[in-house]
Amino acid sequence: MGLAKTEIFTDQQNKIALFAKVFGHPARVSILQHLFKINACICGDLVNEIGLAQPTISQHLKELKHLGLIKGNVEGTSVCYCIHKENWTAMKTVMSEFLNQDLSNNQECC
Amino acid sequence: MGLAKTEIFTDQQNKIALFAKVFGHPARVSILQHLFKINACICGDLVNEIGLAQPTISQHLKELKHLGLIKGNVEGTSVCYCIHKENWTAMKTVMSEFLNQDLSNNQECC
DNA sequence: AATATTTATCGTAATATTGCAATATACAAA
DNA sequence: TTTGTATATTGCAATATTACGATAAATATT
Repeated sequence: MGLAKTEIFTDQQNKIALFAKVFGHPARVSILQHLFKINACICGDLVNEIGLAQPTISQHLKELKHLGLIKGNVEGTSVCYCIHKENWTAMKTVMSEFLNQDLSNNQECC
Repeated sequence: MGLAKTEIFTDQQNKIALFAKVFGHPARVSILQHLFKINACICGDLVNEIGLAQPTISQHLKELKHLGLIKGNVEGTSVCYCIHKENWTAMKTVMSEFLNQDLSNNQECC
């Protein structure tokens, strides 16, 4: 079906999956790493930096923006993007809770 | 195209994306949380616990196993699954490095 | 051996994702 | 106002993902 049955999962599980999904493409990982490194970035720079066409980058930026992980600011004809610090930190809390589940009680039976 | 251009990204970026992708579905998040909680789990229990059909769960388990995040052990007619501790820890290192990028120098210009 | 139980695989339908050419939009400069 | 520059949107083709019925495979039980 290609359609996840989100209604049978908790809000937390769906939230984790949504964040993870957006990190599930190397272009978006690359964009975010670049924004961290350069601090702020004009969209066009990303197109040059990453080897994908302009509409493709624009689409990936839209997804990152939609989840609130980045912000965009129009500067003349270009748009400056940067990490949304507050939302990034909130996302980290959710993901860390999932990734750092306690392994100490785990017997690794198999 | 539906096909990610992995060749233009670094191994690290592709690795992050692959891990994230597998967490990008709430069923797999749910399965992993259950394995952490119960420590080890018979496949059939997961089918009962999560509201998805047996072939669907089996498929999700296969993906998790393929990435090395879980192990499976045949016990008679059933199969016991559990977290692969070592690989989980290694995955955490990769993901943490990405998630915990330094925000302190970030001006949040936009 | 026949039957039951459990999990994996196959096949397939429905939907989602990725990438880009073409085009639209928005603003700046001449 | 026209031209140029930068980004967004649209439309579409190719591929991937999700879900599950049907069935196979593997082992236990009788």
